[in-house]
Amino acid sequence: MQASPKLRQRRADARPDEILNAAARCFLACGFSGAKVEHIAAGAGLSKGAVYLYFKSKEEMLRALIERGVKRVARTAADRLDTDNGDPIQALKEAAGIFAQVLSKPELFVVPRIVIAEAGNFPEIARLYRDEVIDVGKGALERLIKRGQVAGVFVQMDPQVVVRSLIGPFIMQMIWRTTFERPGEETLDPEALVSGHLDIVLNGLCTRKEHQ
Amino acid sequence: MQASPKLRQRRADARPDEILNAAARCFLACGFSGAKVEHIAAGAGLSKGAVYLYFKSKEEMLRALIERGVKRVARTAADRLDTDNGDPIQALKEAAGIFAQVLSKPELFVVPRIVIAEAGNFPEIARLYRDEVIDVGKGALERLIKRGQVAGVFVQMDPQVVVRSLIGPFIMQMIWRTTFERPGEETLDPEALVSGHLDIVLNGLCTRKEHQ
Amino acid sequence: MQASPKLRQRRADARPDEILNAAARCFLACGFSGAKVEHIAAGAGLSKGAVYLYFKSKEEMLRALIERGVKRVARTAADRLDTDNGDPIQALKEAAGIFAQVLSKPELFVVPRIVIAEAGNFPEIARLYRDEVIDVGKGALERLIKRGQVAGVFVQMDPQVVVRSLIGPFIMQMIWRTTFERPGEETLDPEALVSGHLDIVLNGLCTRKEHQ
Amino acid sequence: MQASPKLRQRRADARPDEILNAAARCFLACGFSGAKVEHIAAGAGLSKGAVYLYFKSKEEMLRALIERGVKRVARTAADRLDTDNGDPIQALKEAAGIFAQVLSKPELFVVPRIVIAEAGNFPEIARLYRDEVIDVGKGALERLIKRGQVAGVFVQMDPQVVVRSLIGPFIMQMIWRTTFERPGEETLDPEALVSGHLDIVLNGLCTRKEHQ
DNA sequence: AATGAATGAGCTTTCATTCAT
DNA sequence: TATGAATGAAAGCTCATTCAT
Repeated sequence: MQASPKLRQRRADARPDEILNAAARCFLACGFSGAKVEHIAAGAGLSKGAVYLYFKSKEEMLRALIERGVKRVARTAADRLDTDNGDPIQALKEAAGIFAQVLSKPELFVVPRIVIAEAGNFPEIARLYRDEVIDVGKGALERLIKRGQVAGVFVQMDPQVVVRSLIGPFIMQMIWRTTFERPGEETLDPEALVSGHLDIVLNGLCTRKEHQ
Repeated sequence: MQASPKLRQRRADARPDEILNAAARCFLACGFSGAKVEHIAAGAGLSKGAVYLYFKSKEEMLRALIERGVKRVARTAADRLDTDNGDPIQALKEAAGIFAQVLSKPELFVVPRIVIAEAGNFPEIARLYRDEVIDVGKGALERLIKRGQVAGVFVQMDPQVVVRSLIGPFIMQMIWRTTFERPGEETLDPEALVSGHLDIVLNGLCTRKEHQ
Repeated sequence: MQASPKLRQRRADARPDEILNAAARCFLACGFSGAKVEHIAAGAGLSKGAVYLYFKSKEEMLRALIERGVKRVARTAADRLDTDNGDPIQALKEAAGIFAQVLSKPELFVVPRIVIAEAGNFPEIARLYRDEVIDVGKGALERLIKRGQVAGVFVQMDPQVVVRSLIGPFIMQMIWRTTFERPGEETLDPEALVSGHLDIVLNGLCTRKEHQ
Repeated sequence: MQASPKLRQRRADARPDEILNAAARCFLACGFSGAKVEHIAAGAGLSKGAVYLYFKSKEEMLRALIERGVKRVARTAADRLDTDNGDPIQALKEAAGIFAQVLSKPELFVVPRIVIAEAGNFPEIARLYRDEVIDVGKGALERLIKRGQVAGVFVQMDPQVVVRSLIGPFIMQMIWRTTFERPGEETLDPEALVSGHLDIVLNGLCTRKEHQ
C-alpha cells in the first residue's frame, strides 16, 4: 500500500532544502521577523509543525540558509581568481564574468539581501558572511589588483578604492532589482552592464585622457 | 509669571523629531518588525504611551521617517546638478562632491538603509523613495551624461550603465559601513573614495589605453 | 481684569452637573467601559485633566450620575401615589400619568438604561437603584393594587404579576426607544400608549368578557 | 488504527459553540468592552490564543453570538403564530405559551440582554436583531391583532399599543431577572406571570367594566 | 514523518489617571 | 481652576513553538 519507500526517502531527503528555499523567499519578501513560519511551511508544501522536524527554530533556518549560500559561492569564485596567474586584465574580465553570471540569476541575490537586511539583528550572521564570502572575494580581488599595479598595468591607487569601483555597480544592481525595480519594468541586461562597466573602469569614461 | 509653558511647548514641538531620530536608530539596528516601540520611546526619553501622542502607530513612524528623509535630500541635490550647465566633467565632479558629503555623515545612511531592508514589507515606501529621491537623482545624472556624450566629451554608452558605474561604489560603501564594517575598524576616507573612484571612471584603471 | 468672580463662581458650581450630563450621554452611547473620559470632558467643554478636579474617577462619575437620577425621581413619585388614598382606579390613572410624563422626556431614560447595561459590572449600583427607585415605586403600586383588591374593585391576582402587567409596556417602550428605534422613525405617542394600555388593562382587550 | 482523530475532530467542531457560550456568559456579566478574552477562553477551557483560531476578534465573537441567537429563535416562533389562522384568542394564548417557555430558560435572555446593552456601540447588531427577530415577531403579532379586530373579537386600538401591552411585561421580567433579581430571591413563576397577564389583558383588571 | 490544535510569551495599542506648569 | 503632556497598567492580538494523535 506504500507506493514507494524510495520515493518517500528521496522526498524526505530533499525536505530541508525545500524548506530553505521557501524560507529564502519569505525572508526576502518580509524580512526575518516579518516572515511567518506558517508561510514558509506552506511554501514548502508542509504543515507548520513538520518544519520543526527539520529545523529547531526559525533562527536556525536563517543560519542554515546563509550557510548554504556561503558554501555555494565562496570558494569556487575565489579559486577561479587566484589560480589565474596570467594577465591581470584577463583575470579581471574573468572575475567580471562571474558577476555577470550571478546577476543573471536573481535567486542568488536572496542571501546577500537577507544578510544586509538582518545584519543589525544577527551580527554573527553578518560576520560569517563577511568572513566567508566577502573577505575571501575582496581579498582575491585586492591581490589581483596589486599584481596588476606591480606589473605596471594598473595605475597606483588604494586597492580598497579600486575594489569598490569595480564591484560597487554590481552590488547596486542587485539592490536595484530586489528593492526598486517594478514588476513589469525592463531589466538592465547583466552582460551589457558588466561589459560596459568594465570598459569604463579599464579605459575611462572620457574620450580625451589625462584629467587631474 | 508664565515662564515655563514656553519651555514645555518647545519640548513638545521638538518631540516628533526626537522620536523619529530614536525610531531611525531602532529600525536601523533591528529592522521594522524587530524594533520595539518601548525601545524607541526610551531612546527618545519618553514612556511607551507618550509616543502614541505624536504618532498613530509604529508604521506611521516609519512613513514619517522616510518622508522626512526624502524631503531633506531630494530636491536640493537635483537642483545643484541641473543648474550647472557648464562642463560635464566639472558637473560630474560637483555631483561626486555631494556624495562625498553624504558618505561622511553616517546618519544620512539610515533612511536608504531602512528603505532597502523594508521594501518587501512596505512597497509604497520603496515606491515613494524611488519616485522622490532615486529617480530624481538618477534622472539628473542621466541628463548630465547625455549632455557629455552629445558634446563628445564622454564615450557612447547606455547612460543607465554609466550611472551604475558612477554611483554604485558609493552605494556599496554605504552598505559596507552599515552592514559589514566592524566597530573598531578603520573607515575608508570618503574623500579618498570619491576622488579615487572619479579618477578611475574618468581616466580608466589601465595605464595603457585601448582595450577591446 | 477678572470679568466677574460671580460668573466664574456660578460656572464652577455648575461644573459637576455639566460633567454628569456629558457622562450620561457617553455612558448611554458607549456603555461605561466604552466611554472615554476625554470624550466626557469634551462634552462638558473641559480638558481631560479638569474632570478630575470634580470627580475622583470615572466610576465615581457613574455613581454620582445614578445617585442624582435616583434622587430626582424616587420619592416624588412615591409620594404622589401613597398620599392619594381615594379611588384605586383614579390612583392608577394618576400613576400612569407620571409614566406618560417620563416617557415623553427621553433624557430620563438615560439612568435606568445605564443601570440595566452595567448591572453586571457594578452590582452595588443595581442594588442602589432597586432599593431607592424600583422597590419604592413597586411597593407603592403593590399597595395600591391590594387596596383595590380589598375594596373589590380589582380582580384577585398576585400583585407582582399585576405590577408587571401595568408597567412592563412602559419599560419596553423605554428600551425600544433607546435601543431599536431608528433616527427618522416616528415615535409612538406616550399619551396614546399610556391611555391605550390603561384601557386594555382596566377593561380587557376582548369585546366579550369571561374567558377562562 | 485511527481511533482518536475523530475524537479530536469532534472536540474541534464543538469549539466555536463552546466559545460562544463562554462569551455569552462574559458579555452578560461584564458587557462587551468589560469582558476579557482571557476570561472567555478560560470559560471555554482554552488558552487565550486558541480562541483566535476560531474567531478573528472579540467583536467577531459578539457578532457570531447574536447571529446564532437570531437563527435559533426568529423564524420558528413567527411560523407558529402565522400558521395558526383560527381563533385569534387561541392564537394569542399560543403566542403567550412561547413566551412562557422562553421566560423559563434564562440562558435565552442572554442575547437580547447583550443586544440591549451594546446597541449604542454596535448599531449594526441592534439593526440585525430588530430586523431578524423583533420585527418578525412584532409583525406576526400585529397581524394577529388586526385579524382579531376585523373579526370583532378585539377592541379597536392601535396595534402598536396592543403589542406593547401584550409583551412589555415579558420583556420587563427578562430585565428584572438579569438585572435586579438577587441571587437567593424567589423568581416569579413564568407560567403564573404569563397566564395572569393574559387574563388581565383579555378580560381587564376591573371587576366592573366600562371605564372611559 | 506529518498534522493541526493548542499554548503563552510578547508585542502594539489604548486610556484612566497624574502632575508640572 | 485649568491644561495637556506624560505615564504605565492592562487589554487585544500574533505567532514561534509544542504535543497528542
